[in-house]
Amino acid sequence: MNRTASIKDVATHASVAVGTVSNVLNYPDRVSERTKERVLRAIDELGFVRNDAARQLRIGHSRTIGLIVLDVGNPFFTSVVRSAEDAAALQGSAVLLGDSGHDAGREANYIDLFQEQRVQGLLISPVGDVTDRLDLLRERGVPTVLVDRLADESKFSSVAVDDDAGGYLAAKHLLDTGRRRLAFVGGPASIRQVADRLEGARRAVKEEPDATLEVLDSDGQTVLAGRGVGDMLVQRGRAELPDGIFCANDLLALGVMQSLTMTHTFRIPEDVALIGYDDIDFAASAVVPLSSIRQPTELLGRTAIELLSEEVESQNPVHRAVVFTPELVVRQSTAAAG
Amino acid sequence: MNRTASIKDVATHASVAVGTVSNVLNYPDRVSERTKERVLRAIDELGFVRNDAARQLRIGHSRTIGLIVLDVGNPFFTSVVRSAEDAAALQGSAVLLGDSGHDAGREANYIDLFQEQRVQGLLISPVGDVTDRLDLLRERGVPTVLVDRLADESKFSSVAVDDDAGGYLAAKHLLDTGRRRLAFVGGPASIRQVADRLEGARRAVKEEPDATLEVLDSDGQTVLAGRGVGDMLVQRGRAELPDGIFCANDLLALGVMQSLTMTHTFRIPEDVALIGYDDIDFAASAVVPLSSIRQPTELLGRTAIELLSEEVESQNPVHRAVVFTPELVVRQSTAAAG
DNA sequence: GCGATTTTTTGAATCGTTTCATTGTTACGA
DNA sequence: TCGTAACAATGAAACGATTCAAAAAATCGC
Repeated sequence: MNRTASIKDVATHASVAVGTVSNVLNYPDRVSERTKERVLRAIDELGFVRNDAARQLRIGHSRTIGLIVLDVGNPFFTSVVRSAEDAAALQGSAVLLGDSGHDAGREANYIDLFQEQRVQGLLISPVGDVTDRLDLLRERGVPTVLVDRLADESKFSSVAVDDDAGGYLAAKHLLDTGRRRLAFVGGPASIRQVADRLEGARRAVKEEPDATLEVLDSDGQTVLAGRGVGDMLVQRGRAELPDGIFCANDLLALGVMQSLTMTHTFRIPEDVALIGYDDIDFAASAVVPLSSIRQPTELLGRTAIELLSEEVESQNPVHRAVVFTPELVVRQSTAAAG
Repeated sequence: MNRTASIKDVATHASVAVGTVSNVLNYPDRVSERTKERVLRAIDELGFVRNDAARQLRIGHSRTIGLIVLDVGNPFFTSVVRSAEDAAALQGSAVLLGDSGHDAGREANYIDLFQEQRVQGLLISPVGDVTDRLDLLRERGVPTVLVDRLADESKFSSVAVDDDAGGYLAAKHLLDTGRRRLAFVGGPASIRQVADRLEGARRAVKEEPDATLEVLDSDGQTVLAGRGVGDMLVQRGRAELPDGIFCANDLLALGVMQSLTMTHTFRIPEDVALIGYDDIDFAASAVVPLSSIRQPTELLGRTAIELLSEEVESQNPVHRAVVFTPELVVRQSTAAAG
């Protein structure tokens, strides 16, 4: 009975042709003031809302961009998502968000869905090796930008953060404040991010002849894993203790901090300096505010959208791999030793 | 040049009629094994992907559900979103996610967008008073379910968690473990959630003649605000100190915990018990694992989708307001006093 | 007031599906 | 072999927007 009004209904109601209504919607200055007013009133009276499916069908493509992330709960991605949405909104597109949860199956589902929706393009932080799948997409005319993952530059554009540089930054900061016996705490070395951060730290330590770097393997990347490492350190004699600890992420660092401060055997930063990675909200409000490495997540999201737009617009696009440099955030946990 | 293949192309390539291809896609057993095979091969060879816009146009509605939350970064909503997505996927729908960020303008934009997309229905955690706006939607045939907000049951279905019950649960637990001088720490009383939790706590305290409840106003709901309250408490003499503290959320509680444990003047739970609300990930891995009240977020998301489906399916639906009861999670921070 | 020019308006064609009445085919019992 | 029922395949119409060539109306200069 109360089917939603179509453009035709509006046309009838305003005694005008359908083309005119369409013009009012899309090229307002092609139509005279008088009729525009009449049409707008009709739209209002009928509560007309444009049917995007019909528009899409005619236009040939949608005004949406697909975005698939590994975990929306992860603050890193949450921030990327938000900035991507904002950047997309600015250029009149909307973002369809998919959370793969590190699951290749869900990822594939979203890719299918987005393809059926004829998204303008795809932003993806892939689970595993999906280059084959993405190659297909590319051939079918769906441009894709990889997020937080480097890509074959002859095929895709990508945005990422330089983890090696971040690792260097963290270790260098510890060295600059006078620490010499450093330790790196990090989860399985198989994770690229972890490996790169360690590599960067190694590079910084090599620059100081008298500095050493010890690697402490953690069982995962959680607060609990950090506490495990911390407890182990507390067992050691004071002489054996590193005087600067760099953790592969903030959760680990917070765990280490808990262990060290709880027992009150060691003080941060006097006895040992501590720095994390990611600069999550909790870092600033830790018992001892935690120094950290901040990744430019807003920039990541925005740039990803921009790269995608480039690809959408040009016929044979030049792919670009944009790598951002993270930023050092100094707080109390690495204040100068005295 | 390499426009994506349409159903017509597939039909030609497989030497069948377009209707047959459609049948293969939608009613596979209406078509013989032989032709089905031919059509499927053609689909594969041409890399055909169904155009959802055209399908939608014909069908009259989409297979998507709009979901607008106040803040995707908030673990509460993150969890609701995820479970809603899962529940929707199970019934063959996809979720379009919008983050209003507590901004009425962005909220309105998303409502417009979703309406143009002809979503099957809308799940929304509204910013302010949008009942007028939602009324309009309802009249236009877009069923809506309110999330985390009670609604006029004659108009909308809704899912929410009983904050009063949660407050009662927390206070009762403190009382049950022998505490008598309770304190409630909470942000502006204008926030309904905060007010309700306090009300519930009051109810529990009234049941114990010799118990008292002090209300400590916090400046917001952050770790820092909690630390402010904690510092203030530390200043007091031991006799003046409450022996059980209930914080309106976990962040506040963690802040309070930092203050109390850092100075080492008071011990948790021996001198004072502490309980939070929300059971965020950090609660379990705090210095002293934090007792908390867990909200059944997965259930919320799932139920919201179910209520929406009911409305979509029936012509003149009965609206239901589903209220869930939160759950007590006991950890070390409220262990019996001794 | 007239022709030329510019501005507005018109409406049929189109996009790619699904639907469904119709036609074509096959199988089977008599 | 024929009639009938069951099953398969067909293809035109419809969904609601945009486009664009063509028609209509308004404006202008003289």
